[in-house]
Amino acid sequence: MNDRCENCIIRQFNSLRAMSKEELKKVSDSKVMKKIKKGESIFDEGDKLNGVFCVRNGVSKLSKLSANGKDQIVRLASKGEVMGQRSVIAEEISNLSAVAVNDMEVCFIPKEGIVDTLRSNPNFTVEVLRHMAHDLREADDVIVNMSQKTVKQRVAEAFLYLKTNFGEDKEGYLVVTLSREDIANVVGTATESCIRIISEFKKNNYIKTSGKKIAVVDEKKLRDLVEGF
Amino acid sequence: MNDRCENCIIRQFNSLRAMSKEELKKVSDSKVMKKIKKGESIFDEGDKLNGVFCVRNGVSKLSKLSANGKDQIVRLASKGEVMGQRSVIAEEISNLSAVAVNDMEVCFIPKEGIVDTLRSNPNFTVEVLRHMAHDLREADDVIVNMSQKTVKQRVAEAFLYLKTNFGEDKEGYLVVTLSREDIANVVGTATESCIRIISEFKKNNYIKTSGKKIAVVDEKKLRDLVEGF
DNA sequence: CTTAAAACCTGATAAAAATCATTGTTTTGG
DNA sequence: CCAAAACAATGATTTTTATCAGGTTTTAAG
Repeated sequence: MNDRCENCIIRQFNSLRAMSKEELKKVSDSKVMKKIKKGESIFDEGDKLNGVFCVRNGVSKLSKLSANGKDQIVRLASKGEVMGQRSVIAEEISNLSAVAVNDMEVCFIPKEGIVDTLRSNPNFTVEVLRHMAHDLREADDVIVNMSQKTVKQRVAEAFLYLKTNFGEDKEGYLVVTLSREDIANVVGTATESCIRIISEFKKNNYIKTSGKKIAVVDEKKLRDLVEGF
Repeated sequence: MNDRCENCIIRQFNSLRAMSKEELKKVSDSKVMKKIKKGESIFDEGDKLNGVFCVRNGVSKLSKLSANGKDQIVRLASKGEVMGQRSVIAEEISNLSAVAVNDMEVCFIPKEGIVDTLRSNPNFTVEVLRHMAHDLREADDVIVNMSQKTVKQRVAEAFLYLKTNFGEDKEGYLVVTLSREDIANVVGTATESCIRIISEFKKNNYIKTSGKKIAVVDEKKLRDLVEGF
C-alpha cells in the first residue's frame, strides 16, 4: 500500500513539474504512514515539528487555544492537504494543534526531504511561495469576516464553505460532519448561539438535518444572508 | 537623494546576504520614488500591481472593504516595510487597498527585478518564503484574537501593538497617530464603541491623551486586560 | 439491551456591542 | 481669522451575543 502519497505534497505545493523525479522518489521513500483515531491529536500547539503531515483519509481540524479556554478552528484539512508546513519552513514551533475529526490516515514526511529541495530547486520554492501568498490572502479574508460579519452570517458561510470544499453525499448531506461545538469553534461563537442559529436555519428551510448530518437546502438564501440581504 | 532604498527590500525579505550585489543594483536602479499626501491612496482593492511599494517615510494603512461598507485595517506599514508583495508573488489582483495615514514617501519597485531574482536565487526565495510563513502565523493569531477577545481587549492590544511596533515620542505619546475611526477599523468595531473604551481607559489612567495623540500610561494594566485579568 | 456519558436543544437572563441622536471640539482651507 | 467640515464625545436605546440552567435525544460501552 505504498502508493502515491507524494501526490499530497505535489498538490499542496501546486508544482508537479517543479520537483524532479529523484526528489519525488526521495520524499516518497522517507514517508511514514500513520493511522489516527477520531479525537486523537496529530500534533499540539507548541510542538516542534520534524516534518509535515499529509492527509490521506479523513479530516483534521487545525485549531489554536485562546486565553479563555476556547479552541478556535483556523482550518480544516482533508485528503491531499498538508499540515505543519508553516512551522517547518519558518523553523518555529507549531502555533496550531491538529486533531482528527474522524478516523484518519496521514503520512509523515521528514523535513529534510522538503528543506533540501527548497534549498536546491528554485522552481519548487517559488511554487510553495506562491501557494503561501495565496493562503495569506485567504487569511486576510477570514480576518475581515470575523470582525465585520454577524455570527449568523458566519454560520451560513461555514455551511457554504463545507459544501464547496468537502462536498455532499448522494442525499445532499455535507460529507464532513462536525459537532455543533466544532462548528461554533470554526465560526468563533458560543455553542448555544450556534445551535440556536442552526435551529433557525432549519425552521426557515435553509438547511435540513438528520442526526448530526446537515444538508444545505437553499444555497441562495444562505448566500444572500452572507452578503447582507 | 537616491540613497539606500533597497534596504526596504532587504529588511522585509530578511535576506541581506541572499541578494547579490548585481541583483541589488538592478532593483535599486529600477525603483521610482513617489510622494503621497495624507489620505491619498497608493493602490486600491482590485488593482493589478506591477511591482511592490516600499515605505520610506510615513505610515500606510492596508485595509479591505467589507460588505457592510466598513473598512477593516489588516496591517499598518511604516518605514522599511513592503506593500503589495503578496499580490505580486501570487500574481493575483490586490485584495487590499493602501492609504496614507500621514504624508508619505514610498518607492515603487517594478516586479521584474523581484521575480527574476526569485526565479534565479533560491536563497533569496527561501528567505522570502520564511518571512511569509511567519506572516501567516501572525494572521492565525489575529483570527483567534478577533473571534475570541472582547472589543475592550482588542483596543488594549492595539495600543500595545502601536507602542511596541512604532514607538513613542519623548513625552511618551505614540508616534503613529490614528483617528478614532481608524483605531476602530483596526480593532473591528464601531467608532462610538471604540471612543467609549478610550474614555474608560483614560478614566482608569491606563492611557492619557493630548488631542489626537495617545500615550500608554499603565502598560501592565493593559496587558492584564488583554490576558483576561 | 441497558445505561451512563456525551451531544443537542431551549428558555431566561445578563452582558456586550451597535446604532441613533445630539453636542462639543478640533482642523483646515479660503 | 472664520466658517465649514471633520472629528470626538456622550446619552439613550436596541440588537446581538454570551451565559446559566435545565431539559431531551443520541451515542457508545458493557
